[in-house]
Amino acid sequence: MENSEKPRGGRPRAFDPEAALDAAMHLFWEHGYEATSLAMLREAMGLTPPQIYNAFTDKETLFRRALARYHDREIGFALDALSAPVPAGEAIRLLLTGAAEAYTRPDKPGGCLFISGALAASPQAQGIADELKTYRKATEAAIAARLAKGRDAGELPAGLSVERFAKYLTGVMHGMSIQARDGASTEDLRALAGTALAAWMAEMRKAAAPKDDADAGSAVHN
Amino acid sequence: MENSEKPRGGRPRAFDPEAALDAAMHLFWEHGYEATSLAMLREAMGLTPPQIYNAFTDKETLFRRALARYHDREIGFALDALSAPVPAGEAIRLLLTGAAEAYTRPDKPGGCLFISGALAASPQAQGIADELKTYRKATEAAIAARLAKGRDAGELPAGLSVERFAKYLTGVMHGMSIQARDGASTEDLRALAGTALAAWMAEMRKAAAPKDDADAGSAVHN
DNA sequence: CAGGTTACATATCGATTGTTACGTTAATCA
DNA sequence: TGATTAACGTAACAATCGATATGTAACCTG
Repeated sequence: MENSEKPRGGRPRAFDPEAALDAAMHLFWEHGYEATSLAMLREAMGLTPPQIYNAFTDKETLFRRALARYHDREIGFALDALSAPVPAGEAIRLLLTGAAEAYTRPDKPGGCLFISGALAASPQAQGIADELKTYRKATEAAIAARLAKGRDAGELPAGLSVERFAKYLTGVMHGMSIQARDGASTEDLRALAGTALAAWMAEMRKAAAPKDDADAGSAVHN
Repeated sequence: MENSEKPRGGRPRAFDPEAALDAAMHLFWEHGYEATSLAMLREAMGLTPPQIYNAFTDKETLFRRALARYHDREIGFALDALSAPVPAGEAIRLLLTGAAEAYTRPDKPGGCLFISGALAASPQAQGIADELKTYRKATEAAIAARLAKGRDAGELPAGLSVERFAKYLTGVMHGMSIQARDGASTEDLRALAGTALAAWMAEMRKAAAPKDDADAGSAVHN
């Protein structure tokens, strides 16, 4: 792909595009796509409007660039966890504990940009909302793929419903993101992840002993 | 409190305020607070700006009224579940399965207004974001209270960390809300709730046998 | 040094945001 | 019936939104 090559001469940039993009990313992360105005971006990036538009085309493109940067620089823990050379259960544990840390980093907005960026949007910004949904679905698919791999490797029960558990684990991560926004600490989220993992193992045992599966409540009634 | 009494004469309203509020609530539910413009509200409510402002003061007040209405008319399942004359475990099961249905009702926006309404907001709308957070925290507190009641009644282990499990269960509900926004079906969410409940029970057993508690991963390693 | 190219700074664009005067119409109260 | 009260419809308000037109300054190539 293209990178940071300048095709030919001309006046050089008076600012660092990566630093500016970083500032924009944090602002979008904090306030979401639509609620972040150009005036706010202008001040945070320390640039004039023409500088922003010359370097990033328009607000939507700037946001998409910020999403890509966020994916590359802020949530590497996810792919690292899912591709780590460890058993599937350990990979999931790394994923959730990694999220607990990533969602509560000091000097960073709480939660995940893919969720805070635009959960709800105006009609003209629904393309942005859809892109964020695509990122979230990609995470879910990556988890499902890792579970399937673990199942095929014999680490997980053969009859495991990967889609179902991927949806559960993704949902837990989404919940952690919102709890982080609401002020939960890293330890809070780690405890939440621990409980979620206990669930996963409990259902694992249940799937190993093939009874009825999609039942939600017959075993509670304490 | 005040209700629908008209203090004195004057020209009567030409529209039904409750129906108008209902239309506004659904619009806010779908697009969130800031992304819902007055033009959209005007069309959905079938009113002119002065009609809206005369009846609801301003956009912020209208949104707060919509929140109250949402609380009263759309998520009664939560208080019903938590106040039902059943054991604590069954109450939690009712809560999660109720959420699975409420977040995926046909002809309603997906998920929960308290989450979609304003997860991220501009600086001038942070009062709104805080109010939504207050609603979410109230849910968490209500769950914690129900767990504490169950613990005191001997239905749950004596050493139970109610705050921790309330945070977990609230987080699961938040995750369900986002999964609903991303297109999950009622059955998807019910399965998610079932897995979450299994976790809850697994940790319950763990708490009953007092070992180390706040550990997230020592038992995985499958 | 001349020509070409690119980014700079200043100022402002049209559109849309939430909100409100203003004069009229329809009800109740004396 | 006349006075009072409140909601009506029309039109427009100031402020902010995202985005640009314009002329100048700074670099590379020849």
